[in-house]
Amino acid sequence: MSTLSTKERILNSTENLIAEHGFAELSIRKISQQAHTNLAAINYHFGNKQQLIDQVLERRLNNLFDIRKSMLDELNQGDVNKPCNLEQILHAFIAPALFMINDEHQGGRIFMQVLARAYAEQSEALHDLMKDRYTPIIKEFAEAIGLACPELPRETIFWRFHFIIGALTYTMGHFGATSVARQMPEEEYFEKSVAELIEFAKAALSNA
Amino acid sequence: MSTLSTKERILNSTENLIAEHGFAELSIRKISQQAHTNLAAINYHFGNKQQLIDQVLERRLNNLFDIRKSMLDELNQGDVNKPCNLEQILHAFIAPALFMINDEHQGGRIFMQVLARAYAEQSEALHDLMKDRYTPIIKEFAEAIGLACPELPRETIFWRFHFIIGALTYTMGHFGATSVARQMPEEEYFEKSVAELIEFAKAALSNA
DNA sequence: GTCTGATTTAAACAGTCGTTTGAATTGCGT
DNA sequence: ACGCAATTCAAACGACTGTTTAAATCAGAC
Repeated sequence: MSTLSTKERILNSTENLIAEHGFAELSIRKISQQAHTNLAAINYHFGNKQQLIDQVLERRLNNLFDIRKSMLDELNQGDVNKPCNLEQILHAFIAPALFMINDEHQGGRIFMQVLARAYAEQSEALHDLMKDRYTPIIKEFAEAIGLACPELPRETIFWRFHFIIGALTYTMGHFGATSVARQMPEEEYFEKSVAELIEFAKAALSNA
Repeated sequence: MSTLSTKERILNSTENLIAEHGFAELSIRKISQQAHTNLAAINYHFGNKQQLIDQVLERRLNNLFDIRKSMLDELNQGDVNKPCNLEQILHAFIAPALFMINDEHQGGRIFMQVLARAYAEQSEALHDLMKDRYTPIIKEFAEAIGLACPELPRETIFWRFHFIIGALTYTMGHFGATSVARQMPEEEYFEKSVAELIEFAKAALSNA
């Protein structure tokens, strides 16, 4: 029925079910059913339910932060002390989330809802991933923003970047439920969102 | 054990359990246990589990938006067409969320985590409440901001206000988990957060 | 073809879930 | 003090939960 491996089908089904019905209604029986496999296959491949959820988060987050990191590296051009253009830095942080959302084939759109829910649930696995793998990258972005906005105190940078991440997470998790009137194709709407978000972040970082 | 009514104890326990362990682990058995009452009391007082959750959200959200609305009305002084100070408008929207958080007695602190989770779960009850009761108030705030920021297009106002709500929701749901270094009393930290959030929102609305 | 390890499967395990039932208990107006 | 309604309670319902077991099936190496 599908060219994907059982493991991949399980990961995809889990992602789908979390995005559609949330963590509260997630059961490994529904997962195995949607993945066209057996109950025990989940425990065989992932150990238990929690480790499966962890891997769902890890798979896409690793990809997202890898892209962010490489885009930032490209801006830095080897010299992390050279100030970059603020808009480009924000683009490197915000746009990859859009790309994920817009890539129907990879199912990234669904994942951003999963991510928003995992954030809200304050998932322990997500917290660990954040601490060990992603916080360093976020710090790099904060440093770059600091160089691009020399007039803002370091502490202010951190606060506002934190708020920007909040706005991004919230927005990405609520695509399709925004109250902003929308009479355009979905793809166009995604790009509009990111453009507005970048303008918003730029403005928020341009005043003392 | 307590001077509160059974109904109130159930509401409070539900709020606590959602905030602590999320919707996924929420069961009416744990609720009734923590509320020192019987299983069936929940169905007796609230019909079923979902209606109980709905009332948990409604109780505090009504209160929150009532305060926001009355603070905005006070600023308008009867004339909704007179431009107000932007900072005061933002304060009227953001600060009540802080007051709730900081009011230990009312348990509002816990509720903001519940709210963040309900947002992420895209709760149907919350969506209905939003549409019918709260969106009009949010629109009033957007109008007031529009008058205070005549140089910004109407559409831009809506986008940025939406992002600000995202930053607020995200931040309120993650108190205690922020990466910003914090070596101050909790109450002071709350006020600091709101001050930074207002400054952030002001900056975001001050550039075209 | 045969052996071997990886994978899939059905079945059962012990719990927990939300909800319902009907009896026991309480509080209150009279 | 009685009676009625509101409330609380223990018990049971059937359905669903995550996990484990051991047998069945598969694939690839020799």
